[in-house]
Amino acid sequence: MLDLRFIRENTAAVRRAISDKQMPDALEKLDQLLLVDEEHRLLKRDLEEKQAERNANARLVGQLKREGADAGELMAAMAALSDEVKRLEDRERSLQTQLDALLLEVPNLPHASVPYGESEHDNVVAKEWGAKPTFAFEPRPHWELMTARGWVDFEVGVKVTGAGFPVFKGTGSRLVRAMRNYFLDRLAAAGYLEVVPPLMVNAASATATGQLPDKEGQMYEVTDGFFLIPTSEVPVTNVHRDEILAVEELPIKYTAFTPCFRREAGSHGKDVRGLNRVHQFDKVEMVQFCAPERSYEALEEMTRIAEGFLEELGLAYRRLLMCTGDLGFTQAKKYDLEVWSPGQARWLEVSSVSNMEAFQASRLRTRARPGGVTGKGKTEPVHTLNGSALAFPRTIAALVETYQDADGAVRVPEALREYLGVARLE
RNA sequence: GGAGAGGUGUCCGAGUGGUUUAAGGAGCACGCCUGGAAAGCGUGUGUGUGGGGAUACCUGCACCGAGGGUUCGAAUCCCUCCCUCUCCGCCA
Repeated sequence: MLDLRFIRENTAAVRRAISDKQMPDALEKLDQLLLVDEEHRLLKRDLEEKQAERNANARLVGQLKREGADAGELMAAMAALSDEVKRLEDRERSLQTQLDALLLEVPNLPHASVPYGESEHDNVVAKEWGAKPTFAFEPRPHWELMTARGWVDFEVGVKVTGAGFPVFKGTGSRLVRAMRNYFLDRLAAAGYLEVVPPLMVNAASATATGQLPDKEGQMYEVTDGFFLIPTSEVPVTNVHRDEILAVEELPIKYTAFTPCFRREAGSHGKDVRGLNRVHQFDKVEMVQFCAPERSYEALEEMTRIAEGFLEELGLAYRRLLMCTGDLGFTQAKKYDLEVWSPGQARWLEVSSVSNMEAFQASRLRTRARPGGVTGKGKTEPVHTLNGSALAFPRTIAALVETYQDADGAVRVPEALREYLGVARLE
């Protein structure tokens, strides 16, 4: 979240950012926040004054009693003050609760380099790589290719769970496993520490990374107050919640392979055909905690890593710089990578790399200082970033469509051969 | 799931209603000492938020797992929840 004092002192900039992000509801929250903040600050001064008086007198009572003197009169006089303190404390608590809730509703500011735009149509194509493949035959979409060979079974997924839960089988399943090892090996070599996080998180974690409040509808909520993770960003970023990191250890880089669960309510049509949009999918994620002055360097680095995978796999892609209107609530800057799907003649988003700056770190109460928790000096903010490298189903879709032969077999790009052990998926 | 014990600062650890502004120790930092170091001695050492002087200064308030309550006053008493440990049960 944004720092309350920052909001107070830069209200115009915050207002502007909210409207650039096309989040009108947040404007109302901001106005409420400023009102509550004003009342809260006034009340708190009054309260603290009375608390100080109460504390002093309570101490005096103790002293009188120790000396054997009669404290009855003072204690009686204290009752009224004490009631007043209690009343003010109740009010203060209520205002603090409101403040906390409202603060969670104010979105992050876009970075200065983010272009203005009202919607996804205004995103900027920052680069394109690779030639879209051409075919001597009509390329088929992945759902035809993969179901024909039994690599994925949508119908059995419907039976077992419901729509959007495809079942990978045989060669399809091995492809998933190969990609998992391929991505993780490369990321480990790039200095990312591999972790296997929980697939369910509590509300505190979901709040810290920004899924709550308001976006609970996008997650599956299970019993005991847990949520299935929509991305491993949530559990992995929360690893350092409530911690003071050592500046010397930054940047801290993690990678994780996990399934991701998304309700995707309201999606329909060609968007959800085949593997385009499913409720459960695998993804390898990168997460980074770094010094503020390095975070935009890190954003480029992480984006390059994700692009490197697509280049190694020989898949045509483009990088989009997201405009203000398509930035998420927590994000200051974001790149999306879209891979070309020849069988569908459209772009598919396979990666999203974002810099949250200090926004998540503030919700996480993660900060840094030389020497870490036992170190000296003031704590400093850290920046958090995350990015997919890559989302599996769409990458698989683009891969089989790109490398399909007329007979429906699929050539295996060089990078994956050592992991699959074959040059062609028959 | 049942029974019991327990959660105190970076760590260990005292503390069952009032000189605790959280004892003491360890660690860490700085200083003294030393040829240099160790030992020794001294000083300092949390987070958050507000006020004042506004670099390293002073000061209010809150925080002893979390949240409520009792009281003039709560780490200490009561309630709810979370977590850890031991034993039992169940179990991949």
